Amino acid sequence: MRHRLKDVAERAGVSVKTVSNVVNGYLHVRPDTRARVEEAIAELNYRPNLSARNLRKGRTGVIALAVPELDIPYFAELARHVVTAAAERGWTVLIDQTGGGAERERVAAAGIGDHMIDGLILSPLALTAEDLAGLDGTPMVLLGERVDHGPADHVGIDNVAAAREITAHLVGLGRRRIAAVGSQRTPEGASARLRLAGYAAALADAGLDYDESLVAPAPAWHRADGAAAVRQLLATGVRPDAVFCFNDTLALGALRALHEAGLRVPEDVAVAGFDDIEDGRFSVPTLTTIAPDKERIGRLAVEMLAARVDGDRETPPRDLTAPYRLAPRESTQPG
Amino acid sequence: MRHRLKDVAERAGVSVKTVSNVVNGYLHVRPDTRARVEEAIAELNYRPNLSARNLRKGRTGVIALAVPELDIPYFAELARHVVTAAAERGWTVLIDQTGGGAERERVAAAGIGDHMIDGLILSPLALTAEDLAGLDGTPMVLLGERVDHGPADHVGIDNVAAAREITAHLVGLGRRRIAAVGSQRTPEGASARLRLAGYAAALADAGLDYDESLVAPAPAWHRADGAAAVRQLLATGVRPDAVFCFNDTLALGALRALHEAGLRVPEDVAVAGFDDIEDGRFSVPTLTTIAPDKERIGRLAVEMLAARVDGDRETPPRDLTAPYRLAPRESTQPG
DNA sequence: ACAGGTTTCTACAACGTTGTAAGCAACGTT
DNA sequence: AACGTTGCTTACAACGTTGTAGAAACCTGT
Repeated sequence: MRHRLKDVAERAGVSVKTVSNVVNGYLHVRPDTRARVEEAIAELNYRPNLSARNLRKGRTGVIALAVPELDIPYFAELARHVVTAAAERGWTVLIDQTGGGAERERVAAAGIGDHMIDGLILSPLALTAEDLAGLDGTPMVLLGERVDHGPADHVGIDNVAAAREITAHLVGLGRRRIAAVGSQRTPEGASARLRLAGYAAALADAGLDYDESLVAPAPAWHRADGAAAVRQLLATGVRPDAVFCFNDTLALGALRALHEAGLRVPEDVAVAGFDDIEDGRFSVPTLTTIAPDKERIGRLAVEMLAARVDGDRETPPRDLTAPYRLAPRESTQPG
Repeated sequence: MRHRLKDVAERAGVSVKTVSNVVNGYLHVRPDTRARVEEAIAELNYRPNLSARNLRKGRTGVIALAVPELDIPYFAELARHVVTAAAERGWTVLIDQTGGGAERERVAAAGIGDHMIDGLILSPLALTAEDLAGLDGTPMVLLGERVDHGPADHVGIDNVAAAREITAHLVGLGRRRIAAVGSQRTPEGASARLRLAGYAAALADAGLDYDESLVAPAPAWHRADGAAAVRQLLATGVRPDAVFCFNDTLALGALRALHEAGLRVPEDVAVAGFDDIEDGRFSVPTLTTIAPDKERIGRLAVEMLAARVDGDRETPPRDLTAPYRLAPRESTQPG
């Protein structure tokens, strides 16, 4: 029992277009006509058919957010902020999981073309500038690492500076054998490269040697990878007095592995992460980390996208940097 | 530069409908015609306009999943499974955050009527049967606690049995002063009531008294609430030898508070949770919990919804129960 | 060569909405 | 009284797709 404009129109004794005008808040409708129409709408419980409206208007009011994995807390928290910011504009957010693979990311970026979506906020791991080049000019904002010279807007934080700052924090506590966990050599590892660069810079600042054996790779950045990387480090006889993990889930895994090895955090080994996920504020010990302003990132992304959707195809791609702050907690400073 | 069926048709020298037939995999198309059309599609990079298709077909290929909060790990993990199961059917999932409020939940359930969505999977906290009654028969599946005698399909687990089993596990370890954390008196607290009932039943089974002072309420089920509840318990002089938290995030908060109080887990206090979120497998100590089969829950929900979307409005509402298992870990058994 | 079927393709009319252009009042101005 | 203005309303034609019905071409077996 679904009703159309036509049904409302018949009931109110006006034309279809007049009902449409009422629904869309058109000004020049006589008050009594408007009242009659609104009454009919209420009686029939009329709701517009969005597919038809979209077809006519060429807009859907839906944007997509494509992230590698939803159950990585960082992305879940980010998604929350994007959804909130989008809701303020009356937009609905369609969430897409790419799994971080280039193929699924391409699909997400291409899906943009099927008119279901007004724009896309994409957090790419594997996508390259070439992949993006082929897209017709549908609005897109990239999050995280910048795809070099990509044709799209971008929001991120200064990974090198942040990694340098948190490593310096460890140095400042007197730590000298600082391990880095999470390096990646794959093309997907853009964040890893930047954070490693910041780590190396901080060591250089402090006059410490960069020791290859202290750098542990991690294929992915889950808790299990962090735990495995630290176990591996310890098994090779390395005895770090601090560990900088390239994200918080790695760090939580590292805490676990250190605990299993009987090492105390932070007394024997200080641990630092990156992302400031909620888990790190309640872990034992709580986790020192870099806290990017996720709320700001989400909001900026939505705003830039909105500008493009509203017709601005002229301005060259913008590259915004969101603030972050160092959050020192128990894992580096005895409580 | 977006193309339509008509453009492809002109380029391939066939009718619009033939192109449509090729796009939709209609069988009776001559191989050479098909080839010409496909070539034209590729050359123009044609992609169908979903709004138009939806308008014509009355289907959108989109279902909504409405959960209280995305950054509660349980819901994020569940969302992942729903998205995966839906993708296998070629469906896209639109994720909605209700915040657990009745109002937003009503909006999510009503939004179903605007034709943007073929069906809804809703995880309600506050919604009542009356709220649902008013909906025109658009397919809906409810997750979590059953809205009593609701008019919709439902998937959940046997909360009472699971709570009873994990409490019995604590009893079996010789614990006698077992606290319960997470009780709620609000109408939203359906899960809380069931889990409390299971807890009480297990105590009765073991001949233990139900002691009101060992039951700690928690307004929400976040880490902070779990920590606060345990601090409160301890502050009133209660000294439990075990704590059953009604979900894992509460339990992780409880671990934190016990740690701050200098109590060892599990030696001094055993801790059990509910949900089996990933965090609990890497916390220190790892968390004993009830592990609902989330993958199954997501899949069943999608399947039931699919049956309704495919036209089955006859079968009375079904109520499926997904399996769970007890996962004993370090927080109750010294590793 | 022909009836009867099957395959392949096409023209047309929807789906429900909104933009456009235009009609019809009622009004104030000359 | 004739004229433009303004306010309100309407008919019609799109938007891009697919279902229906049917035409044209192609087979088969007699």
